[in-house]
Amino acid sequence: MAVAERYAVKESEAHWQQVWAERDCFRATEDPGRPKYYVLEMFPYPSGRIHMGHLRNYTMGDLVARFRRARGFNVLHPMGWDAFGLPAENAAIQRRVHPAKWTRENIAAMRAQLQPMGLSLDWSREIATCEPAYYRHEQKMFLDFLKAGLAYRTEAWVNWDPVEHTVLANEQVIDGKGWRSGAPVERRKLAQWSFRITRYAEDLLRAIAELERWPDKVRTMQTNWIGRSEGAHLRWDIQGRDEALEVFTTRPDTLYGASFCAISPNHPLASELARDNPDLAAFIADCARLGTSEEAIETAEKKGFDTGLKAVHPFDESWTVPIYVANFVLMEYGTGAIFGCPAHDQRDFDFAKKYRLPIIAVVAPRDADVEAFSNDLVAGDEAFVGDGVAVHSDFLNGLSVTEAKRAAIARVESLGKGAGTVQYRLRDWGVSRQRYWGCPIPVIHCDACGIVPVPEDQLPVTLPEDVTFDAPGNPLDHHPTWKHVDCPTCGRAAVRETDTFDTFVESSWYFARFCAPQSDTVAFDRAAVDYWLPVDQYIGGVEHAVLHLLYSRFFTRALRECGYLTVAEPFAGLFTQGMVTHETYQAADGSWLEPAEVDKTGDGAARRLSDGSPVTIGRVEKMSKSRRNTVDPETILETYGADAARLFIVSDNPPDGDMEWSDAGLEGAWRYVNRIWRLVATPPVEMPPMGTPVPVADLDTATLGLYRRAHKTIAGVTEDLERFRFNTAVARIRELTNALGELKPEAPGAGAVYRFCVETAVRLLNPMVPHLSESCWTALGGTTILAETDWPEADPAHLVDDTVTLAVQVNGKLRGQVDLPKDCPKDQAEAAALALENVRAHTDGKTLRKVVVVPNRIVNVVVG
RNA sequence: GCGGACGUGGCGGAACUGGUAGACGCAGCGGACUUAAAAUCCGCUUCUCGGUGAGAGUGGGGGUUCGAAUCCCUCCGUCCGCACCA
Repeated sequence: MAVAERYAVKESEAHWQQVWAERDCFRATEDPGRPKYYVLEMFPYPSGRIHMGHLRNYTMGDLVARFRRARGFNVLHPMGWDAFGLPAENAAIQRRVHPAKWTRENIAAMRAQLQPMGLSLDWSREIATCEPAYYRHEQKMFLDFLKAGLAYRTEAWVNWDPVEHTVLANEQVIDGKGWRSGAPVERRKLAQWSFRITRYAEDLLRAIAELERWPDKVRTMQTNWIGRSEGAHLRWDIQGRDEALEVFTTRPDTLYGASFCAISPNHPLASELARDNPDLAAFIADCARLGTSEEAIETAEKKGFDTGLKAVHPFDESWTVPIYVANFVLMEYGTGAIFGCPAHDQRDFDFAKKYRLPIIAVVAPRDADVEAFSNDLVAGDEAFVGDGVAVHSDFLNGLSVTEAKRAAIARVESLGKGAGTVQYRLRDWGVSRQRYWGCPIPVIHCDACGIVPVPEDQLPVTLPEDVTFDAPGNPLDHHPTWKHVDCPTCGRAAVRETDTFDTFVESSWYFARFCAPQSDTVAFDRAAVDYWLPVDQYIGGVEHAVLHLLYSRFFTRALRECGYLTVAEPFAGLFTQGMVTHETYQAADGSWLEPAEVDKTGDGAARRLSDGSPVTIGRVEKMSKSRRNTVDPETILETYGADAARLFIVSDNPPDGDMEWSDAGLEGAWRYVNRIWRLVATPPVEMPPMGTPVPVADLDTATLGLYRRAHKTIAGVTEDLERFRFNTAVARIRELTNALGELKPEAPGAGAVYRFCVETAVRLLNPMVPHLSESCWTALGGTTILAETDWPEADPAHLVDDTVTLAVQVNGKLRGQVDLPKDCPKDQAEAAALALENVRAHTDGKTLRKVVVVPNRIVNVVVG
């Protein structure tokens, strides 16, 4: 069969996609006899169109999946849709289309857009989280969490948008205002459903150490987010009252430096006192208005209000300090109350200066003269927060900070005034949202029975289809009938919970559902989840470093506690890919231009295509609608095909860094795709049939070198792909194909070596450019298809050369090189180096001090 | 402020446990082929210098070493995360 000289991309890509589909190459089945490998990319939100970030993410995942499959693993590589969320409701409001219809149409459109990428996905496992077949299981999980005490309802402070009548996530509050309504957000206390993630705080933290195949960056972020600190709860009696003030501190060693206590404006004691004290009430209202935005915190002055109450020091009943209400004390952390030690905490220091409170130094720097140490040392502008020795502290004197902490806690405990404790920054996960397009929370509120879980045989609680979005607030709340039900317990009229789950709940377990998505009756087939989990390689954006990735780790533990599965950690390996960026363009009037509107081909400055007016080329930034610097993947795929795009994506730069999308870079990949094809279609030397052994013994030095180079390439590329070094893997393959230009066609065995090199390149390129490599493989005479063919093996005998080139230095400067037999004796290398003319020129007339020989590497001649 | 990552040609980036800095690609320059263009192929491409060679060079300065992009100290800069967390 004649091989076309030009590579027909469209036909090739369509053909192979059809072949893979017909042969069902990528369907995964559990097979305990083979090592499994679960590759997963973070599933997309069905916004309607795929973007470059998707293209990059799925290209990497597909590369890994195809590579592992060829390496003999039983690979699971599924795809689905994170289908609940606010954009669907916005579309309903703006375009009067039902969220379900909008979402399902978007899924269909995006599935069609993904198809030309040639991804090796098992589509039989596709899931969409907005379907009752999916979320019914989530409702069952919630009921199990309720029973296990992992879900509960409580009053919580939330961001409330008074115009939209809904809770907003922190991310949706911009400059203290609702992102859509522009109305100032109120802090409100509302009854909210929460998941008890804090139950696992210690375990989530401890296990981070074992996530060896996670980026350090993400591990650090999760560690900080959980925010463990050791300290003590202390009880300060309040003079004239029965109750005590409970405070949390990490510095019990500084108790003898206490000069005040402070409570949060939201502290119950503050509220109580405010009832009879209009000034305090005004102060608290003032604090509430300040908000919690970054700038507000940055610029806010430390302010306090003296309640007039006195707290009694735990170690000394005759010692009292004033109790303030202070704007910098958070109700959400610790007990909402602190004791202030101004000498050793900067914030307390500033506060004490402002309100003229005593500043008592109780920790002396190690190099200070303890006897002479006085308040002078902290009388400047800064508190002393370093390590040191306790002073002016009675029984603690002379102890280090660590020892003093321990001793102070022991004393506090023996006095019954508190206890050592561990405090976390992590809070429980509030999952209630006052929205329609989410999973209904399956409980019923009954006046007589309280909160009644929906009986399991009545699941799923499905969303009503007939909803309207013309009134602000939650459509479920406005629905005429949906929420009105009889109480399952007493039978009297009751109402459904109208809150729905945060969409992060769905994404907290989808990876497990992929293991066995077929069942209606159970969430997971136990054997299937136990076989596939954990995910061996998870790939996605770093923006989920804390939220999704922490929620999923919690959820997996909770599911384990409820008997759903066996593992605790969902993702054994994590890779966070960088963003896709692009140059930005601005017209003379400052408006942003799309790349397609700009002509950069002419010499000199860029011009606008429409009228030739000058264009300013701006910074390279993340692709975004506001900068208009986006490139549509669909156009790219239509013009160049999937393989060129995939090749560009993996070869341009390391996958964890940001990549700059450029036409020139894509063109370069496109040229290489065609070049590979030409290597196959128009070889410069006649190739023997596939399978003909390479006559190694007959090869001359240069041809043997080329043959060995192919083996080295196999070894190098394999190693690179294992370690996510896609860019250097491609570079190695390019080096091999570049070296083919040096082949002498008349040399013995040239045809066989050429064939071997080309076959090797084609097989190694398969994970990156699957269609092209299949076409090449067939054209080369291959009768298998590469998607089902094993990865090439490097012959260890050909990975090392008989001779090596050593660099020769004189006093550390390169002066030449010598070719020597591998592992030759040091004196031979030394002699060869000293014999070099250029070495002589630099050593003549000087004293030879020594010669350093690093075998097979370098000879350094030291003269003086 | 706290925590983390990083700084290499015009650009993206290579460089194993310290051992020939700049692989591979993009852009650029020159040549071949062509009536011409595109495509392709070949060559050059860190800077400086009278150039078959030498000097400088991996953000700046210092140090360890026969030898440093790599290790140590210090300064500068960029990016990211958290941010009144007691």
